[in-house]
Amino acid sequence: MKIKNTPENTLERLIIYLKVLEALEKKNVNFISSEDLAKSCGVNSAQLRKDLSFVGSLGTKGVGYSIKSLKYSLKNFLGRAQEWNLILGGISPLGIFLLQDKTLQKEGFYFLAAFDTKEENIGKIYNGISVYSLDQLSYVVNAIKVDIGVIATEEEPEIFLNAFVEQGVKAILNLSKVPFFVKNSEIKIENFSFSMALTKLSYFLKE
Amino acid sequence: MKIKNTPENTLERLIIYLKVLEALEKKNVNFISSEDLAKSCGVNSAQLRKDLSFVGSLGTKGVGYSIKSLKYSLKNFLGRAQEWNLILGGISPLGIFLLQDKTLQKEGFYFLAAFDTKEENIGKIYNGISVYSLDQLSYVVNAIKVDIGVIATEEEPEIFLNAFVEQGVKAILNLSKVPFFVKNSEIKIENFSFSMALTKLSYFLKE
DNA sequence: AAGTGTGAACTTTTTCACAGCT
DNA sequence: AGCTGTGAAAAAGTTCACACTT
Repeated sequence: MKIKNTPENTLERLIIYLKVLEALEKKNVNFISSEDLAKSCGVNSAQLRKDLSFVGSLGTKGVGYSIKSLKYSLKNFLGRAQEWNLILGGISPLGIFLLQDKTLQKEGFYFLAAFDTKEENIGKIYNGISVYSLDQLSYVVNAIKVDIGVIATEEEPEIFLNAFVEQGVKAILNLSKVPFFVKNSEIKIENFSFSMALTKLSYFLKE
Repeated sequence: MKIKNTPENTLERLIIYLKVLEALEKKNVNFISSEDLAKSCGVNSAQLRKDLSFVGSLGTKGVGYSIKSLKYSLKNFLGRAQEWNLILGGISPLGIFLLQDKTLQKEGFYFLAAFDTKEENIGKIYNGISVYSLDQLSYVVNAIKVDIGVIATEEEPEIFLNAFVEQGVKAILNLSKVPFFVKNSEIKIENFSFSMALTKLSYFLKE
């Protein structure tokens, strides 16, 4: 199986399943049926089983799923069995928050360097992570394997986008207000802002 | 027209269109074709026109769209022509960041109160916003119109979820690691975490 | 008996293509 | 001539329902 590649919606749900499984594991649940897990994930059981079929044959007929092993398979499938190196673009309050956040490290996402365009920020250190001038990006990218670039500034975010893309960063989390898109399918951009998330809610409330 | 209600994917794209229009407006662009706007939004022009048709007939045949008036229509449709009152659950670094963020206010999202369960945080004030004990939630909800509850704590986020739902908060932005779902279709929950966003990228990179 | 995995049926979403307005 | 708005066609995603395994 696994001929077709995973649709975006399925991918998003797989991530939800993983998160919910991690929470269940902490409550010492060992086995679960697609019916019960689906309920906790806001989907129906057929959807959940179909989604999981993109990952493999992970359950036991008549029994259900081992939480430990399903979690393991999902982490593997989602690229979360390994660690990833991140760089930050933009010393904003949000950027500083991310550098100091320990929970991302626990999940295998490590900020190794930060970049800014403002002279006064260069050389600062947050949680052991140094802030470099954007000019120094190419040196850093050559010295360490950079997997993901996180853009956390409202002022000229496209400067960081362009620099990251130019230096071969393949995955970008854009947290600025304005979403970006590139034609190059070698590059993946995730756009998120609190404003966009809240707008989904304001639409719902307006009804 | 406007018989069917807007699909989730369309809604998400409409929000993107709005954000991109706001950026274009700043660059003093006045008119744009569906082709050009679509390009900036990472979709094709048929998709864009179909999406906009859920909002209304907003363009001029042979000409394109007025950015000012399209933006106006979208803001209206998305519930962003009005202001919304927010409360925060959880005095975490992320929570404090949100209370202090001025850009949300500029977009019409106002935090009016924050709640925490830890004694030492009660009574603190961030950016003019007071932190109350969660016990006081019902008083606050009775005194002011609360539109959106934002949960920003990793420790027992469900305590805030339950309290918010019980007090009739209809829209919730859950920023904790574990996504929540409720059966009640009167209530809308948006789940977001940096970990989930980064996992989408790790999946892409793993390929 | 219970619950997975999956083709087939159904539903929704996307893309095409063009009539119709400016 | 140019570009929107939209039915109709095509594609994709979801749900059903049941054969099959434990």
